[in-house]
Amino acid sequence: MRNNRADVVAAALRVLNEQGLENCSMRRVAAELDVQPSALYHHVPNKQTLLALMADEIVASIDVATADAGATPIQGARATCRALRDAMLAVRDGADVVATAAAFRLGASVIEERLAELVGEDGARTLLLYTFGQAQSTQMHRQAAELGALLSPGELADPELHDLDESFARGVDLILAGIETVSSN
Amino acid sequence: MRNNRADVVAAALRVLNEQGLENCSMRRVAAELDVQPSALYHHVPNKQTLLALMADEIVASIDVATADAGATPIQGARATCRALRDAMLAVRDGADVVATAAAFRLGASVIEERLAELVGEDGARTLLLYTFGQAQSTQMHRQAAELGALLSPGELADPELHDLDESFARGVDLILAGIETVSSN
DNA sequence: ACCTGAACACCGTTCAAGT
DNA sequence: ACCTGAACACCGTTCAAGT
Repeated sequence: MRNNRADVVAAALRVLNEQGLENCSMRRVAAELDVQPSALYHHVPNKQTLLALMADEIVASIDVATADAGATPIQGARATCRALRDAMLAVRDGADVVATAAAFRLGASVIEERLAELVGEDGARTLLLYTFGQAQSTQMHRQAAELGALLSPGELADPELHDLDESFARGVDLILAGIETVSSN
Repeated sequence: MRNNRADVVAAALRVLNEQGLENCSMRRVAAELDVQPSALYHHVPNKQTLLALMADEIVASIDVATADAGATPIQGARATCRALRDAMLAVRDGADVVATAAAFRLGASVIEERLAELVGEDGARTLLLYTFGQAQSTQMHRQAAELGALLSPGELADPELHDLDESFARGVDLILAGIETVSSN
């Protein structure tokens, strides 16, 4: 019944997904494992590190081969951004978790390197920062919509929500168009 | 000696600037005003609202005429993004505060409307989300650099720090190039 | 190595009561 | 209208002690 680091990260992701980031406390993660809060510090030095490990886990679900999809580098970059966004949106408050942890070591992630190979460093950073921000914004709107649905259950779903996916696609295409223009000088 | 809402927001911004977002608690803001924590709730319904008011204050420092600077809409948009970033970077953790509050009501801010007039809705959103993310990333690197400077005072300043300003300029130009390309179809 | 139990120094928020 | 005082239900983290 004794736990290791992977157990702690997995439990933390469960709590995150069920209760959201603001309720994802060390104490609740400990409770999820039926353990005292202090026991967590045997596996992880602090909460910040635990969040970074959770972010790694969320991003790790992305297939590395995604970047090679499509004939052109531009198509590969587009697919990578979409996969990154999907991975973050797949878990509650995932965008916040990944963005905070990733911004910390921007320039050091595998996915940024992959993107940089396709569209250059500037393009990669621009795409990444936009993707993080757009995903955070999407998730915020979704949870606001859920709250609204709870308050007035008769209402139809916010039509803007479908738009956010398309808005993301257009934003990425805008940046990719800029990358093509600038690199063909 | 009695306070009003503006006093509370001003005190909160002082605490933010001196102690950072993670130490900007309702209790410390109250202490800054020599008042009990519960007194704040006479001026503000909760912390989230206070943070939104702080964000408004930070953004309000931007001159609205900035958007009209330069001959072309593209130049106006570039100037607006730079002004927004400068405003956020001017106060400690300002980017986090503004980004969180602004993402909440993206589509409702004056500055987004202004940008939308210049480069269209998609362009405005893309520029804004990128600007938020880049500013957050810049501020994160800066405080990491400060921490590093504290730990090893002999070191020179991180050379990457100067690059962040130029990296931002290149990112914005990339997006603007994309906007020009797409809109001239 | 992994965990318990107890403690320390904090949080945001509510509410009756004062002036 | 604005504030105090006290309370409630929480936090992250440390540390001696157990097995």
